[in-house]
Amino acid sequence: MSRPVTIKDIAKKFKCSPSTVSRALNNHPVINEDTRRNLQEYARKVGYQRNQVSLNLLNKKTASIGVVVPTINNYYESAIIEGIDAVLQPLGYSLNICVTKEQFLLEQGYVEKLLSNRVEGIFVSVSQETFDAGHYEHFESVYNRNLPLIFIDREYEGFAVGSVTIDDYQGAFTAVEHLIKTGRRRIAHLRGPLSMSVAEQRFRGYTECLKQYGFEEDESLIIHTDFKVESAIKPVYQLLDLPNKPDAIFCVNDQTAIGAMKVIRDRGLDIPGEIAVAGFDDSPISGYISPSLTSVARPGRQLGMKAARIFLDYQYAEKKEAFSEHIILPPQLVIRESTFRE
Amino acid sequence: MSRPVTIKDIAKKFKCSPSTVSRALNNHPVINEDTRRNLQEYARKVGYQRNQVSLNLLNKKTASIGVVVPTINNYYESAIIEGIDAVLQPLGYSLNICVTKEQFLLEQGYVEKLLSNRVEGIFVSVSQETFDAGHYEHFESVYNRNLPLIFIDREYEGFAVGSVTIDDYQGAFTAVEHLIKTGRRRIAHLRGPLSMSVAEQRFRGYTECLKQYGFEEDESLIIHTDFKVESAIKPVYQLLDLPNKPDAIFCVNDQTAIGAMKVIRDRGLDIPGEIAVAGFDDSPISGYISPSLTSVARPGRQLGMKAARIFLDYQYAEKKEAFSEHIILPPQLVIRESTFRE
DNA sequence: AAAAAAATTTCAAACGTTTGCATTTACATC
DNA sequence: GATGTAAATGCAAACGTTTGAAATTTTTTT
Repeated sequence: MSRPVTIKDIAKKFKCSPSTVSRALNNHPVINEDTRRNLQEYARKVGYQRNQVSLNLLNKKTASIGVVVPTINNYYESAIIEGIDAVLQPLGYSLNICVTKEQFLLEQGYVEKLLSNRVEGIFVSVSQETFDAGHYEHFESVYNRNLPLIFIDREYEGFAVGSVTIDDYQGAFTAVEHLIKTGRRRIAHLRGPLSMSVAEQRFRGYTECLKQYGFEEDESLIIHTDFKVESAIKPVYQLLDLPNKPDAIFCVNDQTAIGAMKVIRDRGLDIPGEIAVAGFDDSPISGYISPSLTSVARPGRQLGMKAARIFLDYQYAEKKEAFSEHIILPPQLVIRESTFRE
Repeated sequence: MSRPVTIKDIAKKFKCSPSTVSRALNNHPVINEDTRRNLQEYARKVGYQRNQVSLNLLNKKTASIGVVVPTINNYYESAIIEGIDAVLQPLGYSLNICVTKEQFLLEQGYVEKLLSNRVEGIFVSVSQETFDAGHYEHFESVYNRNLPLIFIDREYEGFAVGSVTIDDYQGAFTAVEHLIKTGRRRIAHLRGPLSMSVAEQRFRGYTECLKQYGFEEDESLIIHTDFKVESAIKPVYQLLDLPNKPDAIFCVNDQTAIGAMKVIRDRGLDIPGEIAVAGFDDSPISGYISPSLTSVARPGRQLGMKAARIFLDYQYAEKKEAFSEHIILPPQLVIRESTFRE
């Protein structure tokens, strides 16, 4: 019903060939001035819309790129996408966003689908399941096609053209260093599940920093949590019950930091006076809670933009053999009230 | 370089016709068992990927839909998108997301582009500029094509197939009613710019509720802000300096509520004891600040899902003449500490 | 061995557009 | 009037796949 007008339709109407219509609409100089004007006018009148699908087939180009991410409804992830978009939309690319919900099978399916749709590049933040299982075979066909494949957020050394990640290790190190430099001596850590690389790297940043500054390792100060507020509650109560309780807590993310702060306040202890708290993510929350939370900011938007630029570099490069660019962005420590000390 | 393998390539290799290859790969029953197996095996070996672009042209279907939104990096907006995605991805649709940054020209361009790409439907949350100027002409061609056009978040009565919006008026009314029922008598309002329909509706909800409960209208209790934390600071100081100061503040969103709470605390007043505060949006922040903030939750994900279902209803309906479905979702008041009273 | 039936494969057109090359038309020159 | 030149238009192929109808091959029946 109400099939879009085609060039052929217009040609028939004007008793001329599709070639003429095509050239007229594209302002090809060889077309007679009158013909051109008439055809353009008529095309506008009947609401002609060039069929990009046919052009995609003809030119073997789609100007669309795939973005495969675990979730989209999250400040950091959506900042990444906005960054990619900010660079690529102005150049005419459209984004085909695929949400994997951390599921391997969905991820695999989306990659196939994107290939089938002949996207010109794929950005991927691999799902947790993929990372756990180490199954990266579904990216092989991407690589074999010589299609730009850029890992974002979570790196994979295998065969990507590029990757942009954030140095969680460095971020954690800096945060803990800040705590040390402001005089804390017993620094605890709310550690995320080590199966997740972010948690693992932040944990390493914590231990390495302590080591470099000559602190004893103290197992009792390392607490297992996941990334949720609630998972921090009980363990932090126990932490505060220690005979030799900590004077600072570095948390794997802002959520657990908030959980910790609740407990600390509940025990009547002062933040940052008696215990300092630092988080990770610099989520929108952290500036607004009271006391405001010192946190490590991950530059998601910047990450997305960098990733997009790697894509462009590759896409418009002369020789495409061993191109590969790996960028590690430094996170930024944002110091707020929760660790403040004169 | 490394051009994808086509059906023709395979046909040449096997000295048969493309038809046979196509049928073999699609398990068409008419194909000889051996031929089928051989071809499928070979196709897998050389990594054949069906070219969906050519199929899109052939079938005049793209299984892709456009989503035009002002921004994506925001809890509510991205929840909407996730909702759409949750319903449509499992059915094989892909989302073509266009970020307008509230700009009319970008929005217009994206709509053209989506039409050109022959998407099968368009979801749009119109940009502020479009709303202000009332320029909806760029949607006419969508409508004329009989293409499902669904307005989300911000309605337009003109010609959409459907719309899903949230009843901001009702949300505001409920929030103010809650304040009244918990005994507040002088309820102030931090009002957003009336040019924005959400602000306008929330303001109406506020005034109507007061009227229905027989309260006098008091201009001095209505404060102009935009949606930012800072914009609330100064006006709230003035508000608290009133001889007859308010015992509750209903804020146009959570950000301004947070600004208000900062000032109230700074003045040494107790929340909710002396002044109650309610916000709008139920952003992730609101549960974590202290005291936690009573707020009106907008069911973004649900909105997206409903919108997607309207699209499906229309797309697979028999007769498509005067189809049109307008849903208004009720927001949900989430009561927390900031308005609590025994 | 011929004819009929069944099984398998091929042909050709279609989707909408662009573009190099060929053809037609219009006009000027001798 | 014939010829040459320039301007405008048309032809046909291409992109990759599917599919009804036709053609071919194989198998069965007489």
